[in-house]
Amino acid sequence: MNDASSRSTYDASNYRTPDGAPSDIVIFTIVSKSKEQGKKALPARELQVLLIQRKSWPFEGCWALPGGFCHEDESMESCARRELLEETGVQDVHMEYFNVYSKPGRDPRGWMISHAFVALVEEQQLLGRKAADDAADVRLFPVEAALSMELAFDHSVILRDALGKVRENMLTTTIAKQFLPQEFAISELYQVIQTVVPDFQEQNFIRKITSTKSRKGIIEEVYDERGERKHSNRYSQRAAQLYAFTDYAPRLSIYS
Amino acid sequence: MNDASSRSTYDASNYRTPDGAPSDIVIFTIVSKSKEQGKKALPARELQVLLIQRKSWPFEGCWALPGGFCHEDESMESCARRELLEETGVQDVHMEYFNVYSKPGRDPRGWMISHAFVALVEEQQLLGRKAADDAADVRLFPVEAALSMELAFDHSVILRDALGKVRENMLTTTIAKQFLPQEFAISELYQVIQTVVPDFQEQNFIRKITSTKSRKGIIEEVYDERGERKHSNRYSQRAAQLYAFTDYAPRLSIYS
DNA sequence: GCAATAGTGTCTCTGAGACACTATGAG
DNA sequence: CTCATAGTGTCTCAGAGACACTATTGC
Repeated sequence: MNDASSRSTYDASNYRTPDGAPSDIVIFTIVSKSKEQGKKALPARELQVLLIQRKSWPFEGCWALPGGFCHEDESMESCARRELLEETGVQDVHMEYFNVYSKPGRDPRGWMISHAFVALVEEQQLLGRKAADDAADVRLFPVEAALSMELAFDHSVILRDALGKVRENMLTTTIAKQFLPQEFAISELYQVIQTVVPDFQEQNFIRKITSTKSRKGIIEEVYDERGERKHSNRYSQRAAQLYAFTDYAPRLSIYS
Repeated sequence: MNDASSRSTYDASNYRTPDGAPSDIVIFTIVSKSKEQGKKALPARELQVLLIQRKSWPFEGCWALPGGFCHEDESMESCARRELLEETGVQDVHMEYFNVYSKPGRDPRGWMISHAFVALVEEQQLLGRKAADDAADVRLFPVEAALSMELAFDHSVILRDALGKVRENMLTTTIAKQFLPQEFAISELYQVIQTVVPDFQEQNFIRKITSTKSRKGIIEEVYDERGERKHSNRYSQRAAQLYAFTDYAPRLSIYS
């Protein structure tokens, strides 16, 4: 039966339909692990992912990605945002759709076609929620740990794909801003990139990102009310110039 | 109701489920429009998209993207490949998933969550099929023309998104190879890129892509059996060096 | 002064960009 | 010879990469 004939005789009741269209959300955050309070130093940072522990069949007791079923009156994106809000209390965050997971048999409950999103959330936003909700079944895990766990459904695969996507986007887009305050020091930016993409290394990072003509425009120096360049010594003795992302998004090309 | 409680009481029959999970496939091809047969010149090329004309409700008579409903025993990707084969006779082509379309009301038949793929097909592969199938309801349209048509459902949006995706990928990945023979001249590659991304312009294209160290490895010269560099004068008086894509895929970064 | 991070000087080599030039070969 | 396309010479300037050096400031 080809498409034309199937459509010409279309009647929904003729067909087996999916049993649900869930969204699964991979929520990444970067947590700062400041070693000693007295010391003024860049805190060590770690990429973590939020997982929930399932309370019921299937995969009872297993850790899984948060998510939930799409309603008839919402789009997948709305669904994901709703679930994100319900499960973490977080809204207005960077979220993007990245893949569909539809392998037959991936969900014992039936024919479920799952839609995976990546959300990038500041640590702060999650901490508030986690304090309020003392259920032990939602927790942040270091990504490496989560990757080696056996998650429910095909969530290990989804997590791996999501991590790949975020690593790619970290280098090709300006999503680093999702993990940074509005105004930040170059060293913070560098550290965020390295936290997500461990093998990222640029020896002359400052120069490239500031004094380069081609790159110029991704970030810009921040000035205070008096027109002076704004500095901060949050993380260092010598105060560092603060920068902010601009709206400029360079267009990359392998053909340059 | 939050996710945990909904799962703890899970029963498929409690929920309204989607009425279908179709795939829609945006099939791009580049057609060569050789002006005069006598002349040895690069043929003009044009990016075209394959559309079908619907025979039945809804959107009867409207042009639409090919596609069809997913079966319970296949993944979305399999579904798209099956539909592509059924509707165009084409298989083993480059195809990638790029987005989900789930806005409520997008399909008058019900709650349909559609999954959009882009396929890149060589002109040849489509021509054979189109000759065999003389139904007047499948045709190639120049992209610009298709963009200004009123397509069925939200297919105009899908087409626009697909074009954006292909343009991005044309510059950031080596998908150009999907439109080229195994061995090709630099001018062909350049022309393919320009066909898909009209404002792409590199004055010293040859040098950049060949003699550059950083770029070195995307393509390589082709040698014949005797170890001589292979040339072709298909498109020019002076024979041009032939190249082939390698497996190398450079990693792009805005932080370089 | 020391420690710790911010930021610069300087040198070399490669590549981008521009543009004129030479090379090849069919008609 | 002419023409169209392939490909090179050459010059300038910007940027990468490396590494040592100076700057700032809390303690």
